[in-house]
Amino acid sequence: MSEQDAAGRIYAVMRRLVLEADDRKQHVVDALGMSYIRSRALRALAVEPIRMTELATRLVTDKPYTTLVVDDLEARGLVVREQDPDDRRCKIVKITPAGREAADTATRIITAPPTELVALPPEDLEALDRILGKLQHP
Amino acid sequence: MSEQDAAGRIYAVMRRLVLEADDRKQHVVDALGMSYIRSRALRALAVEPIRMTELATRLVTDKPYTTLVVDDLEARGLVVREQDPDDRRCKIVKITPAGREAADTATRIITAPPTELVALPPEDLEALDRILGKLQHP
DNA sequence: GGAGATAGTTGTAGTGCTATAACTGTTATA
DNA sequence: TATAACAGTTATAGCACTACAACTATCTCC
Repeated sequence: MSEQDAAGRIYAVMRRLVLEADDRKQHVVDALGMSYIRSRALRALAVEPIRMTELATRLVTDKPYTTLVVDDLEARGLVVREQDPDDRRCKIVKITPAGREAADTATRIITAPPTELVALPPEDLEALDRILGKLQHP
Repeated sequence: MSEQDAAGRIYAVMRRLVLEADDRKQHVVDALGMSYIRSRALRALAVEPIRMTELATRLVTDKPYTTLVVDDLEARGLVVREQDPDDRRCKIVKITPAGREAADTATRIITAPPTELVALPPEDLEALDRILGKLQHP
């Protein structure tokens, strides 16, 4: 029984558990009534206010499209743009209370562990937690 | 230390390991020189020949778009359409040897466990294999 | 001070995919 | 037999997002 085989099986289970998350994406889209990248923008901004260029980087998209996304979120009252006092070229995008609420909803949907995982016995969960906790953070 | 917390942490690690798979999608797209759904179609057909309608169902897309995808794959010599002998309305789509090769490439890319997982000690891998093997297949 | 780089906006074009309609040929069922 | 349903194709429109160009205002650095 090779470790490569075991790792392959382990990874297959993980992929199943997470990729059923595809309908979590759709769930987020439905719950928030916006495209998924907009929810990702909200979640990024819920962490801290950032510049437009930094937001584009975090969303792995380009500046013009980021402008479009933020325009829409601002129109929905979920974010505000403010002038950066340190550099007059720059805008800081901040999340509003309503935006934070939406971001929290999205986060809850995305991060909820599958019921079959939660249903594992405590000693199994403890072992998984311990082992997976060893993995490197890249 | 609640089980819900442990499950949340466990799931977060899984999500990280799998969602870095987003660049696996891109890797597949680059390696095969086609859109991702085309690679998914090839992988479905590599299992067994199926009807167009069944293929659309498996791809979770609609019949007109499935026609477009299969048209392209057929033009590339990766699949062939044949008349279903049991029902003259139906076509069976079969993969060609070249298509099978492309599907195998995609599968290899997608299913390869992350190196940090493979690098875990054997007893940890065995434990993960055993525990995750208990999860229900939905 | 001036040249070059950067921030964010405005604009255009294209791709992948969803959604829908309509059609011809075929099958199933009342 | 007639009607309804189904298979697959052709066609159209729209959305989300990528990619790129160009612009004005501002900043950095030689």
